[in-house]
Amino acid sequence: MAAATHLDSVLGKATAILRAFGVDDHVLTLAELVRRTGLHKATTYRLCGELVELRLLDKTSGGYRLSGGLFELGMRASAERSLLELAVPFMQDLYERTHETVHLGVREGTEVMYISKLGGHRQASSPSRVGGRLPLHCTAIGKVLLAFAPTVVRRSMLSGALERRTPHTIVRPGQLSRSLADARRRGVAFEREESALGINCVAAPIAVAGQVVAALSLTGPTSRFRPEQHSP
Amino acid sequence: MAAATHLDSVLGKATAILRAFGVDDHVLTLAELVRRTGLHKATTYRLCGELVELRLLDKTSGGYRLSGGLFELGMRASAERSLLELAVPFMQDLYERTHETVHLGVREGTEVMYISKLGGHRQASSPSRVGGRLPLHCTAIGKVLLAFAPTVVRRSMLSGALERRTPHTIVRPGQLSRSLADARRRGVAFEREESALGINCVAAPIAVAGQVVAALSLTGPTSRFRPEQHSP
DNA sequence: GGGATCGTATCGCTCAGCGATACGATGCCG
DNA sequence: CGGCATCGTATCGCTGAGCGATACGATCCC
Repeated sequence: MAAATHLDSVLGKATAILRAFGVDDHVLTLAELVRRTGLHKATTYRLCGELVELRLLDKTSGGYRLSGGLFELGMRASAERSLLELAVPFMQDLYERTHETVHLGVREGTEVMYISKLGGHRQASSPSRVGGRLPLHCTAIGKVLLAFAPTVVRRSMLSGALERRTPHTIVRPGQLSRSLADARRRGVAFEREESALGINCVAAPIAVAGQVVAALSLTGPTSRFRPEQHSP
Repeated sequence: MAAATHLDSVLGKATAILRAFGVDDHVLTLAELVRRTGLHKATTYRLCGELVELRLLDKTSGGYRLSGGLFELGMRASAERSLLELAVPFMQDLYERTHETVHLGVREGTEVMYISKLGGHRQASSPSRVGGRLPLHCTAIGKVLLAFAPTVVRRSMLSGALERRTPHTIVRPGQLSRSLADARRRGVAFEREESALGINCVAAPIAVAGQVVAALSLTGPTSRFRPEQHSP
């Protein structure tokens, strides 16, 4: 989450506390929140107390956790909500046909943010998390979003350093550029162990009113998943 | 959302603004936010500006909407996240077998809060919304949660006025009490047009470590859905 | 036993936040 | 057309909400 760090206001400090919780965290102690935010202990303690009263945090015996009140607010974000309403039936269809993990994601700057993930009991161990992010260039869903993003976004990404996550990650701008051009031409993008070892993906864009607003992907383990068999 | 209204602090005011957005709202104007919160116009304007900077609100041409930053935070609420991880594969199974709408919900006081909803292209028109709430007594999922809730919760609900939502809503405490006892004995509860006309539901509890923590339900239109056919 | 760390609480200080106010733009109605 | 209502944006003097330095008891470890 790339929002500016405002530690000079109440709202900024409170937001820093809420954002100190990562996608895999459960409970954080007051001391850990202090370490992660850099706020003073007494300030953190006071704000946490108020956030608990406001049902944005829960206080448990082991520390604090993000509360259901925040889940409710998050589910009211209309852009994400509308996308889910539109996409979940299709995601369900896709899952039913393949029994592999289906993702819905949107572009946020230079990252894909996952809106939904439908896998079954035998999910491939993908690093994705609903509400989490991954760099655009190393996932199929990210690449298809990047392929159909405005030129300035692509140019910016291609001119910066591309993070390597596995030995297979595309980090050479020329190679990525060709891959994106291919994705644009075919309307589909692939990933072969570029974000994590052991998984392949195929992804396609979702357009609304002629604009690509999101993408769907299918992810499976390399042992049994052939992404080319799933493209149109 | 039954959190206390603290309008005497920055956090309280900002939370009031965020909570002014209902489950079906898209964009709200500054003036509408002022009306819904009762805050002063200049205060609302200032706080909205700051919430936008912090990516908790988005500013669009028509007004403000809850942002993706809030969606991300909401998805990090660990209790809800853990429940989703556990339940979504089973929800998918159920959807695949029935092609009717599947819900996951938890009890929040005297209401069910919906955590997830999986439906297809021909969903029955249920009033449920992810992140939304309905009274416990008039939905199958709510009744099963109430049936397995602590006695004090049941007693409290049965001693108050039960809201009527349709001509079929159970509003007589004696009738509801019998229905709940039945649900406890059978481990399943039904709804027949009690929350909305035209839909039937069947629901069952989800227990973790011997405690009922959530419930799953199946919802379909009265025209084609026989809830008894779907119970264990 | 001493030190480190934790969570909880207090209090004097001060500036962040407030709301009263102002202004230009827009829309509506007589 | 003019007056009024409403809207969104901005300013500024005032003050109390928020801050952080500090204190304390509890727990753990060496």
